[in-house]
Amino acid sequence: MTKTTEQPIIFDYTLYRKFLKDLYLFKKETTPYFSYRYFSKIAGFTSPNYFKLIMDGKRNLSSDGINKFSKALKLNAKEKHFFRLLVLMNQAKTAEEKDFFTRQLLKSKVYKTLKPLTQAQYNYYSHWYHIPLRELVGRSDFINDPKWIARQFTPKLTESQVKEALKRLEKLDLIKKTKDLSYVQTDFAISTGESVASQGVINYHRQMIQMGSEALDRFDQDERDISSLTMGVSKDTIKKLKHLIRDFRKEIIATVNEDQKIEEVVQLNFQLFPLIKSNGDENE
DNA sequence: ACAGTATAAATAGGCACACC
DNA sequence: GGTGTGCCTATTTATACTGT
Repeated sequence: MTKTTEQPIIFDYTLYRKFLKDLYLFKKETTPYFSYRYFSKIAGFTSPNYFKLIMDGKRNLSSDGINKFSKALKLNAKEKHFFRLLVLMNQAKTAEEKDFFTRQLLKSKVYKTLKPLTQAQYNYYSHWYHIPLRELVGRSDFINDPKWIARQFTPKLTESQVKEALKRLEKLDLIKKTKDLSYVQTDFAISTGESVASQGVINYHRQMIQMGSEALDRFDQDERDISSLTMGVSKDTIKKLKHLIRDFRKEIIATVNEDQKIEEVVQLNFQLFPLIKSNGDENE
């Protein structure tokens, strides 16, 4: 019989609980005496199901817990360091914290050498101008001149930002060079499944919301359309609103796809968030 | 009897607040 | 300003239950 599962490698993961789950399945298959109880014993936990609690996300790993796990899983120094960052990143409470540890992870040699694409994806989303730049490339009057490109954006970009961004887009196969040394869009769609890259998505949204706020000053009323609603709603209605937004977004995309020529690149943000949460705890 | 799961109980740590 | 208290949450330990 050949083994159906391979030894999971920590560097392949962005979610440490997923890593533990796969590792458990692997151990279970290859090591007959391995069990939750056995693991707790060698790791120094007295609770027999501790591994599972962590694995299922019922508990978080403490700093001490990370050490115990590392030792019991026989991680080497590099793996241990990576594992620690992964745990801290996954368990981070605030967005800033999460972003901090994501950066730390991307700094590690593993990502520099083994996974340069993940880093490029993170950077792609982390700077707001990559996505509109790709749209600009699709415009009929696009000129491959960093100076010209930099001028098209509001706020203006620097030439070096443009050069960097073009390189990044090319690396990610989102645009490609043409014979006459210009660029065209590709059909390639970036996947945002990985949490390292999706941390970049959060950065992107934050920047775009920020840009929306700045647009109030930057553009005249006839160039923009900004409105907002404040409403009291039930949980059920929130679900309905989300559906409505999704349908609306689909309609927008369909309309835009019918467009024959691109003259401007604009941003449309959708935001729905609570102002006052339901009374789970009682405040006056 | 043992592995896995669920739950209760005990403990530790963090935070706001008041008091000195 | 510093310190102590109570409360809340998270972590850890202990125990009970289920199924093979």
